Amino acid sequence: MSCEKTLKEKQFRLTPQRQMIIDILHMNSDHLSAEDIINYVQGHLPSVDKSTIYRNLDLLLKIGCVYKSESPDGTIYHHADEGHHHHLVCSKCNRTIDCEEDVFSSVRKMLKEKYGFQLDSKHIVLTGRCANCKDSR
Amino acid sequence: MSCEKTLKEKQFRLTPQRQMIIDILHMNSDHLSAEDIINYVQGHLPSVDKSTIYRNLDLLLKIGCVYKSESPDGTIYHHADEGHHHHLVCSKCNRTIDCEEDVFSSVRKMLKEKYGFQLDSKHIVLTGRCANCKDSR
DNA sequence: TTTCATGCAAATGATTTGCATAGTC
DNA sequence: GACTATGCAAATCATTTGCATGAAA
Repeated sequence: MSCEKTLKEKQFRLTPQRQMIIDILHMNSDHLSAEDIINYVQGHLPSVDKSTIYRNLDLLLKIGCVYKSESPDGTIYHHADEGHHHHLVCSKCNRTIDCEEDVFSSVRKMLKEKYGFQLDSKHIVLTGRCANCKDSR
Repeated sequence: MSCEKTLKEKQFRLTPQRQMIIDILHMNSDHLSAEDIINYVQGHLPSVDKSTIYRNLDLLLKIGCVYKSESPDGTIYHHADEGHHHHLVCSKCNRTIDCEEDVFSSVRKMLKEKYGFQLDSKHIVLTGRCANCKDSR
């Protein structure tokens, strides 16, 4: 369901600032830092304050339109409606590799059976060493 | 290899503050926040400053004695010599569940084959919904 | 003795909050 | 018109840095 609809349903107003935030989250399928979002929104509506953006990201998070996660480079946000964004982050060079869903099917099943834990369907981040950094200290 | 030995080898001094940090990292197999470590160290050596602890955690990180990772509650540290500390974090209630290594064997293999990516052996954090929160929004 | 490590205080950077005003429904 | 959302400025929180002093090797 669209963010716009969800906002209305929950009695929140669809302001231009909110629209702008939703737009960039939609446009950019990759991860966005708060700073990225601030830059984009201020590029279109220069007078928008950071605090408004943080407040709205929190709101969108609360109503489930947005996901947020921690990467080695800080907090990142992405739209909840999009497909999966699984990532492999290299702890040496910080490179981020996109990763397909299929590798997770067995963990998914085992986690559910063993711990009753339902693994995130949209966004998994794993750390380790990429092919280039495999052997270096 | 022990942290103490590694420090000496790399020409760093083994100060009481460093010893204290190493001690608590050893004692506590679970994850520790910077704050936890500060509290412990200051409980024994009250005059130790936060900055000293941050500086030393960075040092121990650099020489590979300590691992650091991001959880929804902030940055956490743990000793590098200990066994694995895999965790399942519930994105609803923030509960953390310890998780065994065995569930990862197939992802580990597939990530290596498909992406040349070597998954962390000691510390994996996955997010999702715990059994209690499974169905709630 | 020489150099590294520490404590202190101040700086930083990201995020949060209080409050009066402006904008949406 | 009522009530929410915003901009602004100041507060907060964790972490970092500069610098003079103190303590390991």
